[in-house]
Amino acid sequence: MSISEKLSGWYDLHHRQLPWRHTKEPYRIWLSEIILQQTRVAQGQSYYERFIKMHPNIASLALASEQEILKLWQGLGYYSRARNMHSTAKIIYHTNKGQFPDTFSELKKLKGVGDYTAAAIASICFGKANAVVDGNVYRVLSRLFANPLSFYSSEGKKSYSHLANELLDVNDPGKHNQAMMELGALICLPRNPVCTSCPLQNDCKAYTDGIVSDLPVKSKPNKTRDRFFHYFFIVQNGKFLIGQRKSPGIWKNLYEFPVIEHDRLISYRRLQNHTILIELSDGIKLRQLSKPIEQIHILSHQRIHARLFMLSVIEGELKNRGEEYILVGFDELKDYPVHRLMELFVEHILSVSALD
DNA sequence: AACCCGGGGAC
DNA sequence: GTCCCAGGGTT
Repeated sequence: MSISEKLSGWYDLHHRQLPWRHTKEPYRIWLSEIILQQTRVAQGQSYYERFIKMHPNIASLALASEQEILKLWQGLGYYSRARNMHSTAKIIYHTNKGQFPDTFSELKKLKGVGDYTAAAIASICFGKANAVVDGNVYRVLSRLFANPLSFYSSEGKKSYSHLANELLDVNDPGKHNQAMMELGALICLPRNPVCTSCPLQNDCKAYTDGIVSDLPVKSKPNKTRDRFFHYFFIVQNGKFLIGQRKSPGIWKNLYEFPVIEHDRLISYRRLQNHTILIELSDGIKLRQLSKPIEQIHILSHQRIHARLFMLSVIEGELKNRGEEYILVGFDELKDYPVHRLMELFVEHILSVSALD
């Protein structure tokens, strides 16, 4: 029996039942692939189901606002996925009559669709012979062939793509691709792989050589950067200001309290001269309600030291500030996409005010 | 080639 | 704390 045949037999017996496994609709497969980029199935599944319920087809997605899509994405991270997907949906809907392209090279032209996702859609939806290489497949191939190359080099990418396509079952590439990934997700685990249950144990060079735990070679850990965000909860009669984060970078297009970034954490008094705070207090007088809320927010590439100042308006009236900031209450916040740190802030504020 | 982009769960 | 997840875009 060939490796591909063993894999297929194992997949038939052991694969998980997942919502996107009951369809070959390009829209649904595309959505699932975008959600699952750098995201575990356990984390993404409920998002997928909610998304499909809200937008069952590409027309529905194309006609929605970006704000609504970001709200659906809230908490998943890597928000450019949602922005790119929405942009792509509009293009497909308006210029291609809602029809997905059906080849790898045409799929790759779509925003947010790279080598992996293009191969996944082409093979699963259209039966095209394009092998996928994701983190799972990389790990399986690296061990199966005792390949020491890192996927994070151009040579490595070529090597693993070549190996994956050599192994591909061209009669059912969609199933083969999913079986490779499933093997990586259930058996060929990063740590403590379950080699005794592996259908490819006898074919695995790393297993034979006793070097399974040495492969695949790890990528260099990325340096984390410390950042210092000073937020302002400026409240009057239950309403407060939020603004959309426009700058490229983290949390683009999500909403948050007015913020000043500095190279270190500083006090409210030291922020008085800052342009943003001068503008915010134009025509009104502010006073600190209580001690600021401190929160360290850990991301994979940044450590954000956040300080939330609690400010009440003691003179004048709090109003919208042009396009920059809008005045909302907690009940209206459900319409605005916010990042996890904002959610934590809001939880904290509500828990404190509930004590009053 | 190197860096940027989130959040969470397993260990 | 470290690792890594059905990766892609930008520089």
